[in-house]
Order: sequence, then structure tokens, then C-alpha cells
Amino acid sequence: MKDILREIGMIARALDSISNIEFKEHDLTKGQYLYLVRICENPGIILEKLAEMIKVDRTTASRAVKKLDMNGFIEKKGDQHNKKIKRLYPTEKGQSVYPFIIRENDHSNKVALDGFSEEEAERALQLLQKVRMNIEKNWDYVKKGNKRNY
Amino acid sequence: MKDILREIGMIARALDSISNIEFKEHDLTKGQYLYLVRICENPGIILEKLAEMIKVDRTTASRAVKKLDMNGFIEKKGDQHNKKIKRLYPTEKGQSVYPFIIRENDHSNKVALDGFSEEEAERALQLLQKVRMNIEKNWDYVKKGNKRNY
DNA sequence: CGTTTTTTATTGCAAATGCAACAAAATTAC
DNA sequence: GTAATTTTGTTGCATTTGCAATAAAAAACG
Repeated sequence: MKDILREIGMIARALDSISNIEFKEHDLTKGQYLYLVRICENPGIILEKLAEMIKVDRTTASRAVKKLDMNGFIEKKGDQHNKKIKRLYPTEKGQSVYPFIIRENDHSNKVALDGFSEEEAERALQLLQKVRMNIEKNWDYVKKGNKRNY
Repeated sequence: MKDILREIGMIARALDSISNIEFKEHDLTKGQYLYLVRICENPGIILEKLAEMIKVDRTTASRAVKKLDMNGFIEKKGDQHNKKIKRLYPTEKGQSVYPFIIRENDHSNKVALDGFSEEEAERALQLLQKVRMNIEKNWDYVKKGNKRNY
């Protein structure tokens, strides 16, 4: 059995750890960069979709977003046609941090793909996207309280 | 820029979330399965190496291992020639849970690689191992307090 | 040898995380 | 239309996480 999952876990923890240390400089605490980039790239997104996109619990996302709001990185706006949802938008301050996040992420990507040919990098991305799509079905399923069978 | 890192992050969080839910059945709390499998596969490993292997902070590993010990999954043994280190070994109970962890992980791997040919799966593993090796250098570097330049 | 540095392990905070439970708006079903 | 279900969001609580600081054994260095 090709154990790609352990590799993925190691890579993800290492990268997250690095990012968290590096973004402290921009007053972002643990995990916040994850939410902020996505809100910048999807202005008007709602919490539910954001959590789904990041693959994190709704309640965790709720608190992370609340903190981003309190610290002035984003703002929550009510919707005219739907009183329940709160749309999320980056503030000036949030947008000003965005380039730093991208630059850091790009650098990590470069490091990760060091020694890869253009074809290999492309191939790696395709394979990972496929893995992600395979796994997200299970995530939805299990998160909704269902039990996998194996 | 091929953003493989976001894909990896999503996959890792989704899988970790699934595993944590599924291992509750075996009285393992969040994250513990990570430590237990590795101790089973590397009996006598010390905390420091374990943390490095998993890519997690030393102090986090320390507490996770303490809990595994308190709950009877593993035990810490002093070394005869080195009074500082504590070698970690699975107990009977720990070993009895091991097959379940492997079975779950295997299943997740199967799901992840659904639709992959044998060659593709092999290729994916190779690429990920390479990425992991590229990234772990940076992780060591940053964890030791150094600053990446980019 | 003695001293300096590195390795290994732990604890004290402060913060993030996530399940349970709840609430209210929106949507679907009848 | 109303009732049942789903969607969206939040808090309470218990746990995990990780940076700082500490300590002590071991290893390196002179």
C-alpha cells in the first residue's frame, strides 16, 4: 500500500508551522492566514463555504473569522436579501497583508518543488487535485455524522 | 505558480479530521493515533525523534505521549547507558489498537488514490516524498529560530 | 580535566480547536 | 399555507497546541 497520506501529513504540518511563525510578523496568529487569503480571493464568501473550502470545523472558522474581524483584517456585512448570512470582505488592512501571504506561500511552493521539472510540477498538482477531490467526499460524509465502511 | 500547498493542506486537514473522529471508538483522542503508530513501528524511539518524524512541536509531542502513557497505550523506559533519554514502547493495549489504525489509514489511502493507475500511485508517492524532503529542511531551519529569506 | 554547547524532556501560560447544543432564518415538502 | 428539514451562525466546555522558560544529562571543545 502506497502510503501517501503520511507524506501529506508531514508536509502539511511542517508548512503550517513555518507559515504560522512567519506571519506573526504581520500580527496574524495561528491559522489566520488560511482564512484571510481565501476571503481576499473570494470577497463576499460566507462562513459556511469558507470552512468547507479550508476543511476545518464550522465553529473553528467562526472564531478565527471573529478574531480577524476584531483585529480589523476583515469585516462582516449582512446581505440584503438574506437576513441569515454574513458576507465576509477584507478591509484595507487585510488587503495590505495579502501580498505578504502570497509571497510567503509562493516561496514555500518553490522550495517544495525544488528540483522538479515543469512537467513534474504540473503532474504533481494534477495528482493532488485528484486526491483532494477523492478525499473531500469522505470528509463531507464523515463530518455529517455518517460512518465509513471498511 | 503551481499551488500544490493549498491542496496538501486541504487533504491533510480533511484526513486528520476523519481519523480523529474514527479513532474515538478506540479511545484515542485528537492526534494520538499519529504518535501511537510510529511508536509501534519504531519501538524504543525517543520523544525528540518522534516529534521530528511527525513534524510537530517537541512540547506537543511530550504531552501527547504523556497521555498515551497515562492511558496505558505506551510506556516510557529509561536507558541503561543514557540517564537522560526515555525510550518509548507500545504496551499490549497499544499494539492491539495498531491494526485498526493501519486498516483505517489503508482505507483512506485507497480512497485518496481512487482512479489512479498503479504507475500514477507510485509516481504520486515519489513526488510527495521529494516534496517532503525539500520542506523538512526548511522546517528544521525555521524551528531552530532562523529566518528564511525570500 | 573543566567549561561551553547541544540534546532531551518537561511545565506554565495563552491561544486554537472541535464536538454538543442551541437558535433563527431559509428552503423544501406536503 | 404550514410543517418539517436544511442552512447558517454562535457559544460553552474540554482538550490540544505551541512558544518561553527551565532543567539536567551528554557531548564537544579547549
